Amino acid sequence: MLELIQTSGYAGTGLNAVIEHAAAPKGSVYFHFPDGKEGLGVAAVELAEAQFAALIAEAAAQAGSAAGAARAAIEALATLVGESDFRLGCPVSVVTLEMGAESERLREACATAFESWITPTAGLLVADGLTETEARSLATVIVSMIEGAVIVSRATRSTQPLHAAADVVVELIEGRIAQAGGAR
Amino acid sequence: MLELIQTSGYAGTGLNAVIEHAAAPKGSVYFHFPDGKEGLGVAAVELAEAQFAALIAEAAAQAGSAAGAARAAIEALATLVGESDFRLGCPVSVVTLEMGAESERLREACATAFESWITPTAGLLVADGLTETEARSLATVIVSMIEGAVIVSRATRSTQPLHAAADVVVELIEGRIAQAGGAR
DNA sequence: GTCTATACGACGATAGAC
DNA sequence: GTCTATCGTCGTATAGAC
Repeated sequence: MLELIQTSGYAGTGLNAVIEHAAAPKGSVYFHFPDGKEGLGVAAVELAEAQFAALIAEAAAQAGSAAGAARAAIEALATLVGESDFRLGCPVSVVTLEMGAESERLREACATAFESWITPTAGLLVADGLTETEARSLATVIVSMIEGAVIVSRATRSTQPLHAAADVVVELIEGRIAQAGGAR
Repeated sequence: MLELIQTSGYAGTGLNAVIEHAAAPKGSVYFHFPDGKEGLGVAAVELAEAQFAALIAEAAAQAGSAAGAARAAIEALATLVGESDFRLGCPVSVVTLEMGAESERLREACATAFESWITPTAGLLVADGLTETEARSLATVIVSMIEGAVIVSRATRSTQPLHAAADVVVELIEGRIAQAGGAR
């Protein structure tokens, strides 16, 4: 379902299409997800949350610095979006926009997903010398920027917005770290 | 339709609901929009494009500087999102995510909308001393950031992401202008 | 131009056999 | 646990009266 949400949205993805795409047992959906589509949607959001959190953790482990990790993660995302011919994006954004006003459960799942990307990002920034509040605010902005850049990239069918975002994120992080260092 | 898209998404908004919400003549939809829902969707995106372009122009006229205009526009957006109890957002984002991979017409309409927000923003930045390419890239990032911040704000039910974005946008603009001035 | 009525399909969800 | 069959609802779109 995670894959279909990215191309067709939540409302536009029928359970029918999901079971076909997954080549899954048809009748078992309501056994594993007694709440039906909403439960499945929550699970999809949680899966996306875990996948992107893993990408962040991987980038952080390889890069060392927060700026390097951010660039690596965004470039990986740009490759993903471009190689899918701009058909893939962030499923959490879609669900937030479509269902945030209608299903409290789905909205909460999306909020949790964003938090679970913001928190480790802020952690990297703290490790590089920023205060907790500075780091959290900047991490929120970074996640917002990435989400927005994915959307604009998909609309314009160009990875330029994502690359521009990567540059700005690196610049922002390094600028803040320099400030924090200078104030020591 | 513009209003319903923001709360229920494109696929989740039935033509039935549209005509009821608009208290419009039921049978006349297919007279004014022979292409049906897709044509109506394009019109809705174009309306959103014009509305937000007007908000940018208004902020630019009142503020004078690019940084001031950006802050004013983002704060206005934050008020809008908050006062709607986080039910309203950017309809262009939703349509991009839901239909970008399925309808070329709608995707193009969304791309045009983003362009028509990026271009005047870049114009303000050029007026403040940036080069065309610098300005265009930064304007793209600013629009991306705003789109993303709206989404994260809605998910977390807090205007903090939007306010943080406003701060960073102002900082970015002023930093770039200082650089451009210093290089003179 | 605008209305009512309706065709036709897809949707989410359930029942009951196995 | 998984399958098939099916219910009721709502979706988009059209036809034809006025």
